[in-house]
Amino acid sequence: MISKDILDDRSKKVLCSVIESYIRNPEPVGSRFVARRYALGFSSATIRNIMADLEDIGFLSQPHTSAGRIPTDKGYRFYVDYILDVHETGYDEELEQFLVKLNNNLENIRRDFNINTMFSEATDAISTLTNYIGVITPPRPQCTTLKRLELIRYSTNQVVAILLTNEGIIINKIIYIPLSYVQDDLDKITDYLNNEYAGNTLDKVMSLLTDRVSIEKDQYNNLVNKTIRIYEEALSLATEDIFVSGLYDAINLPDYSDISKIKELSKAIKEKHLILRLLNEFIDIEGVQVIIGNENPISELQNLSIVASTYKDKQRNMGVIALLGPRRMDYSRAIHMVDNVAKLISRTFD
Amino acid sequence: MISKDILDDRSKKVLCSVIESYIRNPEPVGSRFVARRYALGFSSATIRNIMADLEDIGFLSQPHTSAGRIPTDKGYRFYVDYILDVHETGYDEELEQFLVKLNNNLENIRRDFNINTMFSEATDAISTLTNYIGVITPPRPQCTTLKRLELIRYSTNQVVAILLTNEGIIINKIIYIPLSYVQDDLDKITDYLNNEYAGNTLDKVMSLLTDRVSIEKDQYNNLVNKTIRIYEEALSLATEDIFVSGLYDAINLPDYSDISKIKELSKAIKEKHLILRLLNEFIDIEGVQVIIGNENPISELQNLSIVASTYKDKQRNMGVIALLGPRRMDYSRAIHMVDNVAKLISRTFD
DNA sequence: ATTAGCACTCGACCATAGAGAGTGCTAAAG
DNA sequence: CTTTAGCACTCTCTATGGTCGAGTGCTAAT
Repeated sequence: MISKDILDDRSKKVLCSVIESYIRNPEPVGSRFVARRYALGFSSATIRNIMADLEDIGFLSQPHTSAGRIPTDKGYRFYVDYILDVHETGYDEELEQFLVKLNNNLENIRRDFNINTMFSEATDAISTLTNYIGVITPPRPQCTTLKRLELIRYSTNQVVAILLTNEGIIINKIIYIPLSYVQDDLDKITDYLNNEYAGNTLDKVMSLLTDRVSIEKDQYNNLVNKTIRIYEEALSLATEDIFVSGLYDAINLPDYSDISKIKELSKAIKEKHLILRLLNEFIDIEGVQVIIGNENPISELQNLSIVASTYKDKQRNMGVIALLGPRRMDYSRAIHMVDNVAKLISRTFD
Repeated sequence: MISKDILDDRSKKVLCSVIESYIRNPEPVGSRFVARRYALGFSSATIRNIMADLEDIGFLSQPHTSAGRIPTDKGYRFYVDYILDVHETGYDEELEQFLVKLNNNLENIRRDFNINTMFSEATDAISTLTNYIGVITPPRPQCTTLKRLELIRYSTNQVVAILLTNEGIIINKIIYIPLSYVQDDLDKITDYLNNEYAGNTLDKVMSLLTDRVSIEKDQYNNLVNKTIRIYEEALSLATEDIFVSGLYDAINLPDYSDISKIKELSKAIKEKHLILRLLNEFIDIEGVQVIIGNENPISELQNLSIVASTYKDKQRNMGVIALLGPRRMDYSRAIHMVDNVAKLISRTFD
């Protein structure tokens, strides 16, 4: 966090002007342009001096001697801290309309209780509107409660496991069982396990099951043990996918007008585990978080900026929603977007 | 189909040389280059004359006066018919290795009987290797037999429907029921319906159900009718998704070195229903089919060439597997690939 | 402290020239 | 009659150089 007093008022204004101009239009910004366009009340020469100072302390840089200035990561950082601080809340007509529409949409989907569809709908929507990459992580196992697990016989050695949670997660998987069995036995065991564990978080169920297996080893027959293993296998599936969308939209940004940039971006977002790891760091932090370019601890993602927030049910933070974009991101807009969509999603969990 | 006798032997050789050179390297091909590189036994002047003839009958074209020639769609068509005819079977080490690997892979997946994973694995594999877009259509309802449909109570007004087919399709969906019910009733009805219909094709079940509803209208209670509706809803889901992958890979091709081309491509393959409609035309045709650029009846896809074949179980053609790429496609390689992968997939259905 | 003025720098743009690749045509050779 | 060597011609591509304009830093005046 850069102290906000490092700059006097004039410098702040100039810095913000440069950044906002550059965000609108990715061209180096000159002193003359700032003086005219933003009418700050000083001449271009004065602004020139201020800009030279801003370059000295590392907030701006020059692509070449006779070009204007562009923001550095440090400059963006100051700007973001500043707008997060003053809660700059410019009313955005388009954003409001979008939120109303998205809200209706999510509620309809929620009626059918399909959480996956809801998440992919939400990432699609935010990435279409912003041209940035939308990401949502699924509710973590601590926040997901078991409703029921059904096992349906598929063949002599195969069973279909279907996991239902109270949050609307439904997962199915065919699992191989190396012993033959009849459906009635399965039913008895699952009934028992369901009665025992329903209502607990997946996390809890998982640890209860491992305890049980280690204590009661060999006490039950093979099928029981195997069923518990199936339970565990199904539970572990519940929170593994991450919803990412918007690569197609990103090519609309001038920042990605070049094929090599697209390749880099597509490579970065293919690494879903990296993104998941990063976003999980945010899960216990309140409010919107911003990471700018090189601030990112994960080097593969250092050409991206990330704006993230959490969604929650009544008690606790469940998962993370984020926008990934170029450093030259419209942070103000992205922050509003993420903040509001996180709230919409949270609402569906009440 | 262009008569293969329209060209004398020399012309064929020249045409094939030009096309193969252009496929390898997307630069207009000159007469001198053909004479040297392909050592056909005539001088560049002779080849120049032949190429002029080939241009006259529309097999080659010139980007501008002093450039070499590039193939037209008609030229590609002749070439493709030619290699399909002579069964040009150049042994391709890389392809063979790939097929062995893919085969093991698919068999492992098949052990878990997860047909969706198998299809997406297969499209991923072929698009990674070729840099073209891999597509597979799911087995059509005429070729898919009902194993079982389970209905699990989710809440007072919601039920989770799980459809299993003998081919390994598993589909789940939450469905809203506008009346309250108890699980026991559901179980009775589904048991009855499953006994009645299991083993029939989805197609057949669908029509039996509609007959039944229209004949016995009002004869049963509300829940039965509603259950039948749920059955129908679940059945209709079984064959709607199409597996497409490889947009990421396509940007490695020089044909898509330009952003606008990428946009066009990604727009084209977003229209999955168009692709599905097109591929469904192939389903009753034996052998590998090729469509080149403007031959495509669907105008949105006229910048693509398509190589397609069918996969089948013992009795009949089930679905289609295809590669979509630029007109400048390596047809020989694509044909081998599609042909062989279709056979691999067919094998998993025996 | 601010600003007007000015010399300077550097990329963007444009026109021009020359090299190179490839053609079509003609005339000679087989 | 077919093939080929030779040649003039066409067109793209690249390099070059010159101009323009935007923007800077510095200095001197306000």
